[in-house]
Amino acid sequence: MTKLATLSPTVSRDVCDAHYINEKSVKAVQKAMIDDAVAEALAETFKVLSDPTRVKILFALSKAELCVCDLSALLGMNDSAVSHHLRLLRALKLVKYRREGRMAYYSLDDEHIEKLFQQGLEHVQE
Amino acid sequence: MTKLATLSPTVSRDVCDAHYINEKSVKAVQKAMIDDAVAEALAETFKVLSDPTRVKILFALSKAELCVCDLSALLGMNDSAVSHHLRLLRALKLVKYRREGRMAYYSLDDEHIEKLFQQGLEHVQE
DNA sequence: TAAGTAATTGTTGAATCATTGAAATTATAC
DNA sequence: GTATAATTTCAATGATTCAACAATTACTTA
Repeated sequence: MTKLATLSPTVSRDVCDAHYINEKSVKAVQKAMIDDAVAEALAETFKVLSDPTRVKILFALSKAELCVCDLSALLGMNDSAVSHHLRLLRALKLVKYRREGRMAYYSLDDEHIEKLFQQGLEHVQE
Repeated sequence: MTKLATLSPTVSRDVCDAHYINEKSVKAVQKAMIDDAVAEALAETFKVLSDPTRVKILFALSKAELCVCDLSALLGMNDSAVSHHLRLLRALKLVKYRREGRMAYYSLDDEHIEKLFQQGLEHVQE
């Protein structure tokens, strides 16, 4: 396959010299292509979902609102570990929490997340 | 938080000694909890989705059926690299392909995948 | 059958990272 | 003030990951 330049704008023409076959489709997709920032953000989100412990946390929260110590008991890990995972999930807006006294009650951020999760679950289970 | 045993069934009682608060919810969730194999499979699937290049590949394939060299041109990488990514996507049944002569035309495995991907995209863009 | 092209695969190396637990810290309740 | 829930800092460990190069397969056509 032809080498493709990625270094400078002055050689970007090389990209067009590439041996691609379906010129029309490629051009069309190229025009619609998501930008790097979005691709990275999406990848980040999926990365947070790519750990079995966090998967279980999300599953649990899809069933009930739970506090950190509930999750600790459920998963058989200490609070610290669970809290670390929750921080990641929070950062990507996959879960939200509400404080009640010294307890933090976690739940899925919205039904959007629930759907995303459910969609993935259906995929692996079919 | 109380230490939770994970080693042997004979000490599994410790789990029940844990300081969890919402006994009913925890018990209910525990009963419905997905098994480790499913959690791991789901995590695996999300892991494959957690790379910007593969995100772009999926986006491209959601717009058009493309062969490897099309994708190479589109992404500015060589065939080998693209093929490696496609292998992962194939392994998790996220994409499928059809051979035509020496070319391999790739597309999303089903609309299921499209939805999953779209769902994620909406999440990061909102 | 030989040459050329599309695609896949094996391997490697460097870099990065990710999960976890212990201990320290914050914040709340009593 | 003390105990508890949760978070954070820090460290260690081990594992992973991506891209690049080379070799190979499979198909087409000259």
